[in-house]
Amino acid sequence: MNSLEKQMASLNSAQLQAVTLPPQSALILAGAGSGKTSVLTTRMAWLISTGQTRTQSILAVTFTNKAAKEMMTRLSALLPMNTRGMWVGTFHGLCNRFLRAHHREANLPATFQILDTQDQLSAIKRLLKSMQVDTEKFQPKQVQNFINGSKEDGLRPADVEANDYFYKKLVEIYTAYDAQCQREGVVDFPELLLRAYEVLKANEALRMHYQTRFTHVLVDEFQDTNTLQYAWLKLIASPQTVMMAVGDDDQSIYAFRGAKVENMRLFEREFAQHNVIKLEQNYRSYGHILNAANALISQNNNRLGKNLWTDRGEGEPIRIYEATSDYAEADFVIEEIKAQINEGAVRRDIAVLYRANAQSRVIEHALFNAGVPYRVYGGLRFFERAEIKHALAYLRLIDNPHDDTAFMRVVNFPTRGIGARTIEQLQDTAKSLNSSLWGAVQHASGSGAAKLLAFAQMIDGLRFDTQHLPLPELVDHVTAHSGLIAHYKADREGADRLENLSELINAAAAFVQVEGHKDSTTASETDEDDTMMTPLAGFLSHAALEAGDNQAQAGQDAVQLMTVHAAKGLEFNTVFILGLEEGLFPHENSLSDADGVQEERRLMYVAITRARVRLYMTLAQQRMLHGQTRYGIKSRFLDELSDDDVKWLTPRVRYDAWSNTAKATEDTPSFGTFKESKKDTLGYRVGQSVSHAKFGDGVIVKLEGSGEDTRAYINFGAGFGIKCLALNIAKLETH
DNA sequence: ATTCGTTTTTTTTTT
DNA sequence: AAAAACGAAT
Repeated sequence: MNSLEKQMASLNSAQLQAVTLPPQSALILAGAGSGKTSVLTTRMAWLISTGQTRTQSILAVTFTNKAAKEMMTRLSALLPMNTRGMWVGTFHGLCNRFLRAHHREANLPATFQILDTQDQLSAIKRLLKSMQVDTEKFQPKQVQNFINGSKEDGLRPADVEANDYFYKKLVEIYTAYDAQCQREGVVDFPELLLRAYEVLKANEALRMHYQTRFTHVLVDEFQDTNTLQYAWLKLIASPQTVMMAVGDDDQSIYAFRGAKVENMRLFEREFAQHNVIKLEQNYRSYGHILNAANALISQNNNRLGKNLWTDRGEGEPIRIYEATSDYAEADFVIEEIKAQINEGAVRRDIAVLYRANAQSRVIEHALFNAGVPYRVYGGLRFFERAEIKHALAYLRLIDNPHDDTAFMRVVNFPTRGIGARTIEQLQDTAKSLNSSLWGAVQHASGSGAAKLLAFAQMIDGLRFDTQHLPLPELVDHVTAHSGLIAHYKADREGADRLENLSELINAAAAFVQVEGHKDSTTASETDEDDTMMTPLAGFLSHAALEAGDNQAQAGQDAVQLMTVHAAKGLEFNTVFILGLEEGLFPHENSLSDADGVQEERRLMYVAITRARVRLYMTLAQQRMLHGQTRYGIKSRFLDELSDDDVKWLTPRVRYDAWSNTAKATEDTPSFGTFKESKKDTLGYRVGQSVSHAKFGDGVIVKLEGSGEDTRAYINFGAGFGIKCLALNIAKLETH
């Protein structure tokens, strides 16, 4: 029995049905832990091994690079095959590949560069300045959201409805922004998709080519597709194409990026009429964990509906711990981790999840002090570090000197006497010539002209010197001769940055290895549309698209730290979910609308379902946030779990929203955190009715601290909920 | 032009 | 708390 046969024998009937589906489009509704990735990969292996299709005819789209890699690994384990010519990747990665191959049709330079979110924002700031737009009224971030949102809906400036002055102006900015990008030969994230879509739509020959080439299109995490991505999929699919969309509406957590869960219903109607398969058996988690997840998510409405079950037994209840502060929370987590490691747990099977990246610092600190190896995913990634972005900017200028964003980043870094004044003049010149900054250098006037020319010559020199160098040496040469190395050497706090720069050379070497390997296998295949990218251009788009996911201490067995978003698709034996406080999880920015809270709930659902065996949830009464101490109250999500599935490790304080008292039920031994004693609370008492200028009438449900430091939790009813106010500051009226 | 110190603003999640 | 923006001094 080969490995594919073995794999197929281990599937349950629903899974097997999905894998061996006849050539018709289908929607697979796959709950968390139901073996979704297995189904997808086994399906591909089965299609190939039964001779129903060739590797080149498969298009598989995932959402993260991690998932794409995982898919390839599993696939090659199932089936000894060459993965060349197979299109597996993220939407952005595939569209990049497509645009590189057809840059002429897309009206882009062969060396077009990709703007990441930061770059895009600075490009927008630059544009707003040159258009003399009031940035108070039109905030760069807001403009960015508008542009990206429009693109994600597939709308060009001409397609956006603008009825009032504000929107008309936004559309005007959008138009100018697109023109600026086009002139500079750069492309932002949503533009990758939109451009690819438009090329495909306008060019029938090309469309026919891809439609006949791809007989099978498989999409993972379909609930996270946005309007444009769905439209792109529809364009690449002919009526004969067999589409398989796999998704879970309960795990849709990317609405902020334009994702439309509705796409699942649309897909069902437009492709998979009655061809829907539900995968409802969960192989990952024990009963209590799954019950908790089910109970939580049942609070949402408009679900497609499914019933996830397991036959693994109850397992351990979810442990909930209320710490006095974020530091105490971290200490608790570290103690538990150490205990588990002592019991023989493997570090990489333990994950610490949090809502926002900023939360990682306290935990990192504690882990570091405890000497526990850990690895942080996300946060400030390798390719997002300032020194790396500087180095990349030099590399981008070598590839395409008209890239104004890169130009601006390094024209005066390290400082070479080109100040704000000179740049302003250069920008004016560029505007009047309708050229890039680079193009305007030749015509620069004023005192800084000579310095600008010297800078341009240096870039030209770098390009000339490195034209025949292999990529790693090229990177080495550029970091050394641009003055970056010298600059950080002179800085006594630049050691880390120097290290990162040499790490960049390693990354380039690693990139060449991987890509070079691909090239040598591709050579035999006559795949006419394979990409023609210079190694440098390839490396740069790699840097923009993958943001250095696995740069850090790879390979070492370490505790895993990441946001809940980053944890999607992963699973661990032990999971800690931190910061279960109102305002943090659910996050305050999403509390204003009901959809936002539902998305937060789905996020919590994703977090819970990551755990196989043991799950902890923690909260802190007091937390440093944005530079000041905040007093949080327990997350509503904790109330949505059944008491049968949880075990409080700390005394539990119940806030009954509509009564006047907070009841402390001591069903577990006290840890001494709730020492209640008679103390001075500025004359306030629990249960007292008060009134606040902004929040209206409320009732004190809990008092903390004493004297000047007395803080009160006050329930202001449905409108504002429970707030924590410092009584010596808050202006309250008593009645 | 650059540096250094002060003030203000901004804080979610990501390809 | 940290970054960015601003302003004054060098």
